[in-house]
Amino acid sequence: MSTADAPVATLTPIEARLELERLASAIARHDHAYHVLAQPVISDAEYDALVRRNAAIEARFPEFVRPDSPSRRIGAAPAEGFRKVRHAVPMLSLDNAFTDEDVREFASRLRRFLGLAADEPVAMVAEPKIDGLSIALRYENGRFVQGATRGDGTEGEDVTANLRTLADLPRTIVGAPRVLEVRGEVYMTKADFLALNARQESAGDRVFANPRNAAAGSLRQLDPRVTATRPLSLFAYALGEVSEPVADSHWHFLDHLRQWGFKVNPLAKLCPDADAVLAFYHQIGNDRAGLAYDIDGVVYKVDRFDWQARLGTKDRSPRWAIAHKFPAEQARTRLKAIHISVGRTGVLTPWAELEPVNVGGVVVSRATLHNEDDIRRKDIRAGDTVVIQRAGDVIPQVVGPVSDQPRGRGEYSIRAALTPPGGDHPVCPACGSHAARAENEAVWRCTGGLVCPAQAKERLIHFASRDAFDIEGLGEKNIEFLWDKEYIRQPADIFRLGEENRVRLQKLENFEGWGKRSVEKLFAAIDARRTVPLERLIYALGIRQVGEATAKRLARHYVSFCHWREAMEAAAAGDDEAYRDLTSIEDIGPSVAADLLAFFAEEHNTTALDKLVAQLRRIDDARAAHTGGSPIAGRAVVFTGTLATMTRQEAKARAEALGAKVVGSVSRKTDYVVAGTDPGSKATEAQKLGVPILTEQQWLDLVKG
DNA sequence: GAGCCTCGAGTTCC
DNA sequence: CTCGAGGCTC
Repeated sequence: MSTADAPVATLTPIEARLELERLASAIARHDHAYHVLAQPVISDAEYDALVRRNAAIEARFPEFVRPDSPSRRIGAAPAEGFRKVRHAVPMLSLDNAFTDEDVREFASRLRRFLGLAADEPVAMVAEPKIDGLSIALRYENGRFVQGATRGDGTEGEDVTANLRTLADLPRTIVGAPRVLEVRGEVYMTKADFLALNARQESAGDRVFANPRNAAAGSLRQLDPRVTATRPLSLFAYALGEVSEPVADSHWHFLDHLRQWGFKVNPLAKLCPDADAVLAFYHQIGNDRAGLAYDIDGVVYKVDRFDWQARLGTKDRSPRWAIAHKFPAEQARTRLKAIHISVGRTGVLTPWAELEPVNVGGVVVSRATLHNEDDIRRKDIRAGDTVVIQRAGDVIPQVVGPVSDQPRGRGEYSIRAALTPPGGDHPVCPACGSHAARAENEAVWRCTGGLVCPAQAKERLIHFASRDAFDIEGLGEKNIEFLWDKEYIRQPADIFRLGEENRVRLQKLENFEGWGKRSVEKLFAAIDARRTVPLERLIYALGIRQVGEATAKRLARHYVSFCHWREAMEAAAAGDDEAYRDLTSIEDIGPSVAADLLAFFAEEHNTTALDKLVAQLRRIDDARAAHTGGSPIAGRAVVFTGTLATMTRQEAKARAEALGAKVVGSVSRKTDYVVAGTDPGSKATEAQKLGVPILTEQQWLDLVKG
């Protein structure tokens, strides 16, 4: 018995709801079969019929539209259309070098870290840096099973179906490890880009600003059939997760890639030393315009894999590679005026209003000027003709005025700009509070703090932002609106929005741009965040100098909200022990501690915090830093004497990678002292305190196990 | 006391 | 992404 063919007009509400449920799951199944498995089980026409019927029923029974409705998914922004994929091995970014000198420093850093002699060369592979999108391609048992974008490096988007449409992508490979993740760059050639744009234009579709945007836009199509019509190319150049070693050097690895059927950039070159990579760089720089594709520099990688492993990675980039960038593309334009904006912490940032100008395919109309010193150093004035470039090809910067054009009138003074006509001191442009530049700081600040509306608004934007409370639909624009209509003044108000709206005469849903649906969706999104992990709550408060990393450390140290809060209030009230406990946390020194305590010393803040907490359902305790499987995780280690198999710097990096904390001096809290030859006083001290002393070999055995 | 490394804050465009 | 500043090491 099925209602699937019944005219929509005859459906009862119960039937409608059941069928919407059935359609949602059927369409999701077909989507999976089509996009992920690439084995559709019904025809496109049949699929379209299901989608149309779903839409028709929703139109008649809007109250039954499901949160997972196919209509929402299809109309949704592409970012919501792809499944998230966690990278087994993070996709790191690269440090940049801009000058030959930077590259030589890189080479000597490598030698220092590896403990090589100053004249010992480090062979590197140099490859053009393609201006496209990084992707990760996963093969299991020789079959391509998943492709993902880089995303933030930890988590990307599943674009498997789209990648399958690329001619350069091998579907199967022979003789590869059971699990093999190849990394590469998806790009569009200059010729393909021009042809595509011509096609787009004659079809009345949007044209792309540059090949990179065209490649990105094409790969992020929700419909792989569209991607299939786009001329995308692929170069492979790196290794991700792998079930067994495949090579002993990068150069040999590139050979494997070719044998497996990947395109490898034919210009890649094995260079014996820094001089050779620099020669390569300048050669490529000269040939750049003649290449079929855009490049923005050259990448150098230490060739030997064993050295790469020893060098390891630091925060977000490997120590064994660097990107040598070409000079950024520049443009000149007129700087119309200098304005000043107010940040969340009261920082007053000057920014330039520009005559819109195309820089590397993107029209730029404003650029930050950072601070007073920067403006003075470059002598930038309103009315100047200036050179603009995009740093790292993203954020526009003002390089400086050009000399062959008439200069703007008078040197710029931020003090004068902040001082109102007839006034005698600088004030915040948003609230009129005193503005000042602290003795040893580069920025001017509004001293209005809690009374400055601009700061309050910025704090709310921060509160709701992705890394804080992550309230969907509550971005800058809506917060601005809700602030102006006096719906919200502090974080707690966000959670009272529903109640507030009920008592208002003019309801939110009656304002332009706020349908009933979008208001309900917003309230639901807010409600979903009444449970929050402690670290997010701490970060969301916007305490100066407390960003994501510090918030996480605080959460892990104090574990529960009550614990944390009591400790902060105690320390703010002068409790010495609480203060010492706080500053014992890594990276929290007197300065960060002072800002934390200043927050808790202010009654305004604690009251606002109380009100917020009253609105929340639960604050989840932090998980104590997971100690992993490593035997030295969480242990404090001291190295002393000369080590035979590694440099001190390397020993430290490796110990830290395994979760240990490497400290400089021996105390009762030290877990191990590792003594090389000629150990100094640290070993004696360890003996006195009864701290275990390991030889280098014992240490290596411990780490291995 | 200098230098390295990380973190925080502010920011542009689509 | 970049700059400035804090924390920590040598």
